Amino acid sequence: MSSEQAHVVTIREVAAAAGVSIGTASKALNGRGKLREETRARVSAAAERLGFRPNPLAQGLLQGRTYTVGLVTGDSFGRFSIPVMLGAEDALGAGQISVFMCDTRDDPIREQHYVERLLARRVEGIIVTGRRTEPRPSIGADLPVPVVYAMTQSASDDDFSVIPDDRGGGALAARHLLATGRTRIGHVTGPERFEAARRRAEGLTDALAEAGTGLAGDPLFGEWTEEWGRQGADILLRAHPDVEAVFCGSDQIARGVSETLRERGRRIPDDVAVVGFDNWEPMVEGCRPPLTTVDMNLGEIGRIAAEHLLEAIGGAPRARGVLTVPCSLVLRESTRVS
Amino acid sequence: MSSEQAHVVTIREVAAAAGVSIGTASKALNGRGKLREETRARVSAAAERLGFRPNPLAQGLLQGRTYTVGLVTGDSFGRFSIPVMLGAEDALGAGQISVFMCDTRDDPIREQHYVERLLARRVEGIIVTGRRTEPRPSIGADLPVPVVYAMTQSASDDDFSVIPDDRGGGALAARHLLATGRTRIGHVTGPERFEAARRRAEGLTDALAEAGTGLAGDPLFGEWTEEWGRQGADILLRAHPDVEAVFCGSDQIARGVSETLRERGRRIPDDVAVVGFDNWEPMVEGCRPPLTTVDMNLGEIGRIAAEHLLEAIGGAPRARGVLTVPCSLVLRESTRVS
DNA sequence: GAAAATAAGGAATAGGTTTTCCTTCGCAGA
DNA sequence: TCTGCGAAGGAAAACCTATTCCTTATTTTC
Repeated sequence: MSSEQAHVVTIREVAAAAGVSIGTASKALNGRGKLREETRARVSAAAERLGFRPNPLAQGLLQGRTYTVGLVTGDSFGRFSIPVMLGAEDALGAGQISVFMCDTRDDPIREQHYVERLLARRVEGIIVTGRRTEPRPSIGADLPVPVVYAMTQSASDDDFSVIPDDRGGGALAARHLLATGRTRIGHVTGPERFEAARRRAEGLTDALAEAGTGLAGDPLFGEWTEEWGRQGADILLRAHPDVEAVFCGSDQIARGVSETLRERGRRIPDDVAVVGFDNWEPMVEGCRPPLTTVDMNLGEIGRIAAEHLLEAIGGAPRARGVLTVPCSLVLRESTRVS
Repeated sequence: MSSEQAHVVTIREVAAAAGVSIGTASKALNGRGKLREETRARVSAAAERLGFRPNPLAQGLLQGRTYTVGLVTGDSFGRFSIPVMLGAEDALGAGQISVFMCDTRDDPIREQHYVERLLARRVEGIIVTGRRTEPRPSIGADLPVPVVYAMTQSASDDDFSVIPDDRGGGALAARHLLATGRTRIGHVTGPERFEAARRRAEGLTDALAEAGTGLAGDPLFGEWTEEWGRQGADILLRAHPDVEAVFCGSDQIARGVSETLRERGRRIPDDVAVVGFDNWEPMVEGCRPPLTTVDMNLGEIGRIAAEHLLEAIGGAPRARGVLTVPCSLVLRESTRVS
C-alpha cells in the first residue's frame, strides 16, 4: 500500500505542497509565529501526506545540540552493565536522547579511541560503565562534556560515580539471617583485592557486631567462581561444622556453596541458610533451593546516573565524588524459616 | 594543564588562525585541492592547536550521510544478542560507523517507536536481533533503509536473516559422540514449539540415522531450564538405563541433566557423556565436569549481518531469505574418552 | 615578448531547518 | 483621506563544512 519513496522529503517540499514559504511551514509544524489556523492545518496535512520528518542533522546544526550521549563499557555489555544500560536508556529515552554504544573490550587504547569518536560526534555527555565497581583510571580530565561513571568508579575525585552500596548489602544479609534466628554465620566471597568484596564483608561483620555476635571465622576470600564456592564451603564446614548460615559474595559462589553443603548432608535451609549476591536470574533460579540474594538495583543505578548526566547537560553544576545506591534483599527458599 | 575550552571550535576559527579562507582550510585538512605544502602544514598546526574537530552534523548534512546504524533488540541485550552486537560493532566500527542502541523489551509498540526514531535520525541501516532465532513479524515493509535480522528471523521472505545452523549443530554433537564410541544417545531439549529445538533434534537424529543407529527414545521436549534438565534426565534414565550419552538443547538443560546423572550414580564422562548447546561460559565452567558444548559463533553471525548491511548501504542489491552460519564444537571434560 | 598553462587560494553555493526581521494587507480610529 | 496597528506570512540569515567555480599571480612555451 504505502509505497515508501526512497527519496527523503524535506520541509521545502512540504511548503510547496501547502503553497506556503519554508519559514511558514516550519512555524506551522512547530506551533510558532502568527498563522491562521487554516494554514497550520494545511501544512500539517501536507507533511503528514508526504511523510515528512525534520532532518535532525539540520536541527542539531542550528541549535548546536545533537541529543545524543555515548555509553562506554568494558564489560562487553555483560551481566552487570546491561541492566545499568537499560535503566540509563529509560531516563535518556524519555528526554528524546539517543545512545551511542561503544564496547572497549577493556582495552584502554580502544577506549581512548571511542571517546575521541564520541566527542567528534558531538555527544552531549558520556556514561562509563564496567564489569565491577572497582576504581579505574579517569576516562579523561577536562573533557568538554559531562561524564558519569555507573557501576564503576573513577579513580579521580573530580569525577562522579554511581555504585551500589556494598556495605549496606552485606548488612542487609546479616540482619536478615539474624532475624531468622541464625547466629553462626560464615562468609565465602571473592578476591580480597576487590573493594566490593571487602565492603560486603565489612557490612556483614559490622552488622553482626552491632547485634552482639561475630562472624564464624574470618571471611574466606577466594575467586568469583562456583568452583571456589565449593572449596570455600568445604573449608568452612571443616572449621565450623555447626555453621547455621553462609553469606556468599556472589550468586555463583553461592551455587558452589549450596552444592557442597548438600553433598555434605546439610539441608538448605533447615540446617544451613544461604544468601547470595547479584540476583542473577539464571544462577538464582537454577540453584537448589532457589536462592535468597542481594539485588544491587542495577537499573536504578543506571537511571540515577543518566538523570545526573541530564542535569549536567542542562547546565547544573557538575557533581563530584561517589553516590551509593541502596541494595535490596530478594527472599527465596534458601533462607526460609522452617 | 590543557584547560579545555567549552567553546567548540569551528573551521572558521582555524582558517582565521592560519590566515586563510574557510575553503582553503577545508582543503588543507582533507588533502584536497591544490595548496602549497607550507599552507597545509600551517592549517594543520592551527587545527591541532585549537583542538578542531569537524562537526559531523554539518558533514552529514552536506554529504547526505550520517554514518550511523540502528541496533534494535528485544533480548534486553542479553546473552545471545550481546556477542552478536559485538561482532556487528567490529564490522561497523571499522567503517567508521557508529551504532544507536535500542532495547524494545520485546514490546511491539516500543519497537515501532524506536524504528520511527531511528529513521528520523537518518540511520543508514538497521540490525534487528533477538533472544531466540524464532521467526518474528517483520519490522516494517518498504523501509527506506536496508534491514538485516541477526540471531532472529523475519517472518517475511523479503527480509534477510542470519541465524545459526541449528541442524548442523545437532549433527556436530551426534558425530562427536559417535566418534567417541557412544551409540545409545538420548536428547533432552527445549519446547517443541521452538524451531531451534526441532532443528537441533533433526540434525541429531539424521546424523545418527546416517551412521546406521537411532536415538534412544524420542527427543524429550520440555523447557529451557535446569529444572527441566533434571526432570528430563530422570525420565530418560528410567526409560533407557543403559544410555551412554545425552545431547542437551542448552547448557542450562545440560547442567540439570549432569546433576541428576551424578545423583543417580552415573559418572561423567565415564558412564555417560553430556553435550550442551550455547557455550555460555558461566554455565559451562560451573558444570561438573566442564561441559562439551556447541558454540553458535554468535560473533560471526553479528559480523556477517553487519557486513551484509554495509554492502546494502553501499548500494549492493538487497539480499533476501535466510543465511545460516555453521556452529562449532567446543570440547571439554564431559565427553572425554577414558 | 605575448599567449597559454599552471599553481595557489578565495568566493560562493549547497545542504535542511529555525528564527529574526520585514513586508503587505485589511481595518479601525481620527 | 490619512495614520496607525495587528494579523499573516515571506525573505533572509544562521548553523558548519565540502566542493565547485573563479581569480590572480607565476611560470612555461613558442
